[in-house]
Order: sequence, then structure tokens, then C-alpha cells
Amino acid sequence: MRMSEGVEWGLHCCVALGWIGQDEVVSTARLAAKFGLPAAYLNKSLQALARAGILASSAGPKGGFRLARPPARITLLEVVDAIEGQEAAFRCSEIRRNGEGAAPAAECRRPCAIASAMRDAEAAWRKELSRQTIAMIMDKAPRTAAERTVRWHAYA
Amino acid sequence: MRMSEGVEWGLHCCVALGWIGQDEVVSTARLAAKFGLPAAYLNKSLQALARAGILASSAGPKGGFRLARPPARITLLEVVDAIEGQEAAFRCSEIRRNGEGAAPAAECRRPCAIASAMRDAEAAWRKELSRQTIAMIMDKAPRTAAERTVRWHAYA
DNA sequence: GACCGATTACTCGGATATGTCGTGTCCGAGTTCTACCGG
DNA sequence: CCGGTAGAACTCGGACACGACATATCCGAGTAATCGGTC
Repeated sequence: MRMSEGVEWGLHCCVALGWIGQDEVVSTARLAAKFGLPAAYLNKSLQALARAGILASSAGPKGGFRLARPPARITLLEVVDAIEGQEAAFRCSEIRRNGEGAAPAAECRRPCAIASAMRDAEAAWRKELSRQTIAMIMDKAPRTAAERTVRWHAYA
Repeated sequence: MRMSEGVEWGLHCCVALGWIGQDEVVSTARLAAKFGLPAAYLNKSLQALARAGILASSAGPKGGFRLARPPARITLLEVVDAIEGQEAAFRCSEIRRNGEGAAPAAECRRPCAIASAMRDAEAAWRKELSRQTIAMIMDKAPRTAAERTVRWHAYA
């Protein structure tokens, strides 16, 4: 079970955009340069965030991305779902209905106990992610990191 | 983020082995037939469970797998870790240290706030998984399923 | 000097190759059961 | 009839192909700033 690297990139970009300010616009190329990432691929993740309504995009010269909402209103769960997709990590393929030991249909009215347990665990994970917002990350990070990011943007 | 299908297979096999009894031995081929799975590949997952000390394997005719411990002492987390591997889904690649906006080493003494948040979420997931045991799943499942499994094993 | 228009350069956005890991399959080492042979 | 032994069949275990998804890249459509020309 491996999470896409784009999630880490997307989160760092959201935090940086939060520090820079919701009204300022930063291009993919510039964000990629800041973190030493491949620009064309980072663009893919930022697109996903834009589609999810987390980022707002503008084209043309002086175009780029900005936060579509205040950082306090963006949860980590939203970012993860936007990039990873919303489907659960554990997918019950209902093998209890297959093979020699196949369960009769009546027995399968109730969801599989295994699937329920796995779903509960993922729910706990998602709940924890939904408690944390981009704003909280901005607060927890060192003040120097925020200041450096703002300076870096000003020297564009 | 997608979990290996082997996790579902391994969990179902553990529950079935729990119902059948810790002293009874069932071969990979038979378990595969019960769930309609490819035997050779299922064997791979069962091997992983054996390496982790969850299952005990025996070779030769009348050989196969059995639970190495009472079902109440096997958590879902152990099964998931045995098959999926223990490394976290989110892996921080420390991109804050790269590119134009690279953070100085002193600033990186503390772990990345993003990585911490993601780690906390995964911890909640793992904690929830460690609360559930194979025995609990056995209890939650329909009694008819347990009985059918026992009968199926007896008619070997 | 101010306004308008064409041009240009830069942006996002999606369609296109490549690498890695999960999926699936195969064959070999080891062990136990069985059948046969000898006592 | 009983014990020992050789054989055979069945098991796990790990090494070997295939396919799907994440990774990485490229090019095109669109837009806004800019430069030049005209009023």
C-alpha cells in the first residue's frame, strides 16, 4: 500500500500558497523550482487540486495557481482525496460468494465482517485527516520557513 | 493508494482456519478452491503470514497451514503488515530541503509538519486495526458461515 | 498623448511514453504416506 | 504376521513472466500582457 508522491507535493504547495497569500498567483514552474520537482508532472497534481476546487487556476502570462479558499477551510483529507482518488484502499471483492464455500445470497445481506472492520479503520484515518487543515500545518511549521517562502515569492 | 488483494484473501483464510480449529491443517489448494482463488498466488500470501508467525506450515501429504496462535491473539494489523509490509503509505521525501526554497539543516531538526500529520492519521488507522482480532471477526460473521466452513472441512 | 488592434510569449490542460510494483505462474526441495519385500 | 525400506505423491517455498498503475514528458489551446500603429 503506497501513497502517490503527488500527495506530498500537493500538500507542500498548498502550505506555500497559504503563506504567500490567497490573492497571489504562482506558476507551476516556479513551485516546481522551489521544491526541486519535475514541473510538468507537478502540474498534473495541481490540476487535480484545481478540479477539486482547492486551487484556482488562471492562464496566460502572470497566470498560475492560488488557494481557492482560506487555508483554515482546506483539510488534508480533501487534498489526499483530490490527488489519490476517493475510493477506499481496501476493496472487498466478495470472495465469500465464490468457490466451493460460496455463501448463499441470503447470508450476504449483511456486509462482510472483514470489509466492515477495514472500512472502520479507514474511517478513523480519514477522520484524523479531516481534522487537520492547511492552516494548522502553516502554524506548526517553523516561522522561518514561512518567512523564507514569502521572501522567495517577493523576489520573483 | 491501493491495498493488495492478498490482504483480503489472507484475512478470509485466517477466519476460516479459526473456525476449522487451530489443530486442523488445510492446504493452499483447498483454501483456494473454497474461495475461488488462484492457488499458486494465494500460496504467496500464506507464505508471508507463515513468515510473520501468524500461520504455521507443514509439508508433505496431509500438510498445509493452520493458525499458529489462538484467533483472539491475532490482530488485523498483524495480518495487514505481514502481507503489505510495514512501511507507511505516506513517505516523506523531505522535499523541503530541495530546490530554490531549500530549508537550512537547522530548520529540519524537527520533523516536517506535513509528515507528522500524515503519520498521526496512519497511527489512528493502525490503532483501529490492532483493536480488531480474528476472533472478533469470527464472532461478527453469521453463524451459518462458520458452520458451513466446518462442514466443508469435514467433507475433505 | 491616448486608444485600439495584432502579435507574442507565457500559462494551464490533456494526450502520450516509460518504470516500477502488484499479479499470476511455474518448477524444485523436502517430507510424509504408502506399498512392497524380506524376515 | 510384522518390521524395514524404497518409492511415489503431495506439500510448501522461492524463482520467473505478465499486466496495470504511478511516474515522467511532451505538445496544443487559450489568455493576458505588450508593442506598434493610428487617431
